[in-house]
Amino acid sequence: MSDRIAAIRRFNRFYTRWIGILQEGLLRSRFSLAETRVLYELAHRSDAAATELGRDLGLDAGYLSRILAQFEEDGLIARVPSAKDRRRSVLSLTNEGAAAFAPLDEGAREEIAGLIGGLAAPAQDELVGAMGRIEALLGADPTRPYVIRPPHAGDIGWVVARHGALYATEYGFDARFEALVAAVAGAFLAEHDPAREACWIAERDGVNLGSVFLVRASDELAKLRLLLVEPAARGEGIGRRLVEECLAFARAAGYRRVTLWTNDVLTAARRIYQQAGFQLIRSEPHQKFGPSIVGEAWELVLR
Amino acid sequence: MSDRIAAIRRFNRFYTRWIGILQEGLLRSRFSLAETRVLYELAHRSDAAATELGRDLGLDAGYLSRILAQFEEDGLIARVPSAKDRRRSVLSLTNEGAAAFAPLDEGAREEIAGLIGGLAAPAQDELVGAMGRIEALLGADPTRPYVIRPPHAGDIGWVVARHGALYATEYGFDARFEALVAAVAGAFLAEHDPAREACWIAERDGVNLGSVFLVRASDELAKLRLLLVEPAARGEGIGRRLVEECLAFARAAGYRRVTLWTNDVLTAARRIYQQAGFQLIRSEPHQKFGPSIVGEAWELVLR
DNA sequence: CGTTATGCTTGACTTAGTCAAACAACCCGT
DNA sequence: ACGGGTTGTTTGACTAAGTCAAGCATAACG
Repeated sequence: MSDRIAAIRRFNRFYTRWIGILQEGLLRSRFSLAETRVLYELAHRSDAAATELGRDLGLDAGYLSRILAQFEEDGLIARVPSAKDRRRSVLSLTNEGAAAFAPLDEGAREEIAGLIGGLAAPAQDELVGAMGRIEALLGADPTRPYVIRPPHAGDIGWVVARHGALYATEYGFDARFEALVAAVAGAFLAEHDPAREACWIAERDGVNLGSVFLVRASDELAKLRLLLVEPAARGEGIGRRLVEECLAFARAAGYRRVTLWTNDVLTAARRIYQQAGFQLIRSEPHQKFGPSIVGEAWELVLR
Repeated sequence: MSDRIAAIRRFNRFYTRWIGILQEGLLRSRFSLAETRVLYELAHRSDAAATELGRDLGLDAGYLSRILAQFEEDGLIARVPSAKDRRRSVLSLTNEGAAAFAPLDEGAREEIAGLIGGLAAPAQDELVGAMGRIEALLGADPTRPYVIRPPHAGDIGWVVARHGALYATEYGFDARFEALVAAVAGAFLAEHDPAREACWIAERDGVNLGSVFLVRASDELAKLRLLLVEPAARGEGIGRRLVEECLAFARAAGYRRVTLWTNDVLTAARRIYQQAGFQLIRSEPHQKFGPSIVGEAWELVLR
C-alpha cells in the first residue's frame, strides 16, 4: 500500500511538471490559465451557467464572476437569462469568442503534438491507453458496461498468459499449468466447429477482463473450460455472465450435458458453477501443477 | 494523431482536477503549495542549492529566495555556504524543518490512501502500473536499460498473444498463425531440454518488449523461432541482442548449425538475420496464414 | 585582467485567488 | 400567499502568489 502511494505521489510530481510545461505556452497569450479553462468549457458545452462552470473547474464564484464580466465586456461571450431560473444566465461563446479561443486551442494541440512527437505511433498509443486506464480507474464509474464477444487476434494468447500468471501468483501453479492451457486454447484456435464450440472474451474499453470456452467432448456432452476473470474485475458478475453464455450456446447447439473440471482451491469459480446448477460428481487429489490440490469434475444436465 | 491529442488533453483536464482535490488538504496547513513542494524536495535530497530547486520545481528565483529566507527565519532550514562555490548555499532541513514537514507528508499520504481506497488491490496495482508507463514514456530516458531473461509465468502466453495481435494488424495474418505460435510455444513449455533449448524475454520496467526461442531440430541443427520485438521498442537493437543470445547459447550447447524460417514481408527481422550471418537457402510462396507471402529458410554455420 | 555568465537577493510591482456581505430569485411547507 | 431557508450571482475589500528588473558578489573563460 505504502509503495503504491509513493508511486502515485511520484507520478503526481512528474505529471505536475509535465502539465506545467504544457501551460507555459499560455503565457504568451492574453488569457490566464483559469480564463483559458473557462473558454475551453464554454467552447465545448452548450447552455452552461456560471455555477456549473465554477463547480466543474473548481473556481471561486466571485473570481469566475469577474472573469465572465471581463469576457462579456470584451464581447467574447453572451449571457442570456435562463427562462427556467431568472437568477441564472446561460453562457455561450460569441463568434468573436470562438475566434479568440481557436488559436489557443490550436496552440495546446501543437504543444502536445510536439511533446509526444518523439514517440513512435505505437508508443503514443500505449501512452493514451495508460491515460485512459487511469481515468477509468480513478473516475470510477463502476457501472460502465463490459461486453462479451468472440476472441480477436491475440486473445487466445492472452488467455494463456493470464492463466499462467494468475494461477502462479494466486495458487503457486508451475509452468505445466500454463502449458496445459496453451495446449487447450491452441487446439481450439487451430481447429473447432463453430456450430458446436465457442470462446467468449469479456472486455471493457479495450481491456480484456475474462474468458471462457465451450468445447465438444462427445455429441451429447460439452465441456466448459478456461473460465477466468481478472482480479481487478471480480465481483461484477462477469464470471456468471460468461458461464450463462456458455450454457445458452450449449443448449442451442443441442448438447444434453455440460461437464467441467476444476480444483477445490478455486472457491469463487466453484460458487459460480454451483449457482449455475452444476453438481460435483467426482473429486481426486493430485499434484499435476505443483501444489497438492483436489481436482473436481462437475456436471450439469441441460433442460 | 488528432484523436490521441484529444485523449491526452482530456486526461490532462481530468488529472488536473484530481491533483486539485489532493491539494485541497494543503489549504489547512501553514504552507502554500510552492512551499510544500520546496520542503518535499529538501526532505528528499541532500546538498541541494537554490538554483537546482528552482529549476526542478519551475519556480521563479526571486520567489524561491523569499521562501527560503522565510524558512530560515523560522528555523526550518539551514544554509551552509558551498565550499566549491561561495555564491551558492547548500540547503538542508533542520530537525525542526523535518518535524514541520512530517505531518504534511503524512497528510498527503492519507489523502491519496483515501482517494484510492475505493479500489481493490489489483485495481490499485493497475493504476500504479499505468502511471509508471506514462512516466516511462514521457520521461523518456531512452537509454534506460532492458534485461534479457528466461520466461516467467505468463510470458509464453504473452508471446502467443503478441504474435497473434501484431501479425494480424501489421500483415493481416489470420488465426492460423496464432494457432501455430501457440503450438510451438506450448510445446516448448510442456517439455524441453534446458541444456539444448531455451527462451529469452526482453523486459523493461516489468513490461515485456520481445522474445526469441532456440529449439532442437537435430543433434547438430538448432532452430531459432518466434523472434519478436514490440513496435514501441523497435530500433533499440533488442532484436539483435536476442539473436546474439540465441547464437551464443547454440554454440555453448554444441550445435553446428542454426536454421530459421521467416517470411519476406518481415523486412526488419530479415535484416537482423542477415547481419548475424544467416544466409537465405530456400524460399517458397505460400498462403498458410491468409495473405500471399514468400516463406524463407535461412541458415547459419556456427564457428 | 577584463568580460561574460551564474547564484542569489531585493524592491516594486501585477495577477490570481479568497472571503464575506448582499440581493434577487427560487423552493418548500403550511 | 407567506416566511424561512437555499441557490445563483455580484461586489468590495482583501491577501497571497508570482513576476520582473536591477544589483551584487563570485566564478568561468579566454
